[in-house]
Amino acid sequence: MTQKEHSLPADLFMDLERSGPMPLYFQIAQRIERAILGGDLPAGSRLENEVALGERLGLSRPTIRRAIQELVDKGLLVRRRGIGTQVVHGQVTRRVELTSLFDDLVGGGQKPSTRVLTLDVVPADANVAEKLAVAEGDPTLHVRRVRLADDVPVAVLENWLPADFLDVSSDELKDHGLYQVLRGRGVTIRVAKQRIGARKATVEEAVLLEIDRGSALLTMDRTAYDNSGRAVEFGHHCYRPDLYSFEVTLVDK
Amino acid sequence: MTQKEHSLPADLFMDLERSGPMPLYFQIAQRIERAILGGDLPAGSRLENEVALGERLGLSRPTIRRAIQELVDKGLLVRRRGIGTQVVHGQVTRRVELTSLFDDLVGGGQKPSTRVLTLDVVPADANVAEKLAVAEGDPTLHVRRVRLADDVPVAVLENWLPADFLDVSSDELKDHGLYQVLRGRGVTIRVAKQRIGARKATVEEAVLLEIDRGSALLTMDRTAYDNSGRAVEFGHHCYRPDLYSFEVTLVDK
DNA sequence: TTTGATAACTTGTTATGACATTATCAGTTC
DNA sequence: GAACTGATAATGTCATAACAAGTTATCAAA
Repeated sequence: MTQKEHSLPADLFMDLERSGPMPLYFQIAQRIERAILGGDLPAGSRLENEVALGERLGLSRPTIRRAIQELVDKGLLVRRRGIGTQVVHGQVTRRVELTSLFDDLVGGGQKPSTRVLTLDVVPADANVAEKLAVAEGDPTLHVRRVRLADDVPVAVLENWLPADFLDVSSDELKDHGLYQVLRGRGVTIRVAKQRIGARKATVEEAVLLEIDRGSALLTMDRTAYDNSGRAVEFGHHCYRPDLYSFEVTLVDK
Repeated sequence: MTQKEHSLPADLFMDLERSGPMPLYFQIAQRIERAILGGDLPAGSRLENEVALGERLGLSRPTIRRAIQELVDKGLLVRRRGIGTQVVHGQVTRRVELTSLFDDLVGGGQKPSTRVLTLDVVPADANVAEKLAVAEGDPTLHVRRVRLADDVPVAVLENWLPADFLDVSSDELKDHGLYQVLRGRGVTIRVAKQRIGARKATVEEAVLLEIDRGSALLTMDRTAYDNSGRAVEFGHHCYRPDLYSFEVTLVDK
């Protein structure tokens, strides 16, 4: 069986902004993604080859390749040398972007809110010091919150921030996610390393999350780094597993 | 404060195989990664700029860029336009490759083994049919296993395979991981979509994993696709959270 | 009929060149 | 002294070109 080659509708690539700020490869990737999601490119179908696609759009091959690579990284396309590029089967799950829980909830159409439990300046213990790459005993901002979605508690969030952010206030955190606050201070999160696990809820956590004592919790430890590679946040989070889970798309390279 | 620029030792880039099968950009990436892990490139230090690096090594800029990009994707480096490329702080966690639990254990120096509980051909129910992109009622191979590491039970694995693999035998799965078996049949896994959650163990699972009844379990649902985009496996796995957790590195693009 | 070589096709790798965009910093001007 | 200006340096984007390597289909020969 030969896979049918689907040539993309020509009008899909009209109106490319060659002078705008949005890179060409990104515009191409967006349009192909739209074609996949919209069903114009059915699962398993073969994409037009890179060279032909480039000629048809008046673009160079590296630009086309870059666009396709974006979608390969997202898990939407698969490439094979000598064969071509095909659309991956299966319903598309959006890639886990580097977003906070707060942004996740907003994106999911829910109304997030926050209850700040404690907010103190504390000296870094050995673990926090190692994670934030500061000296043991250095002051850090320790904050403990409950995150609610549509007024239902979803997670208990415990975070430590390095000395630059000791002045973050409870008021700021009440109405915004932590990452929003950091962005407002010019911090751009670029890399985050997470460890996802599970354990039983403590009595206090069960009360806070309004679940039975001894229920299973989904946990995540995360260290986030800004665009200069400096650690700007370490957190230990506990989620209600019936209300939250993690999606990950892995691509073999 | 100006970040000190660390020029990589010249001998680090000796012996590049220009004719071997390993791409140049990959060799460069490997060597830079080794320099970071070995401490020759301390956290926060700035990397030599792309153009200079290319000239010094007698390589073109795209090759250098590709090498650096590999490490950016791994979360080891951070690039900023106008600034340069810096080493990310924090101990390096290896990226979650697209590996099976079996391979994970081997890589961690443990001795994995498998106990096959059941192995049957069953018609696909609605959920499995959707995940594997086959028709409801189509025959699938359903296998249920316990995975042990150094003879300690780590996880209960339940998987469904499409019709091409109905002849996979219990013997094969006894001594090899599922992905090993698939590889032996010429299947290359390229994309996997996972959802990670948590729940309480059932009585049966508690017995199989030798844990207390009602303990918390780490769960993962996964659909894996081969290099033509076809779904080749759907699985529901339960892990003992005291013995296993997931590491994920996210990079903002 | 089967096997082997060959051609056509497709992605993978690398080189060279140019210009755009952004951040830093020193100098200048008000 | 503060604010603006320009030079400088770095990564980001895009084009053109060539060759390598893997896959498939075709066709001829055994």
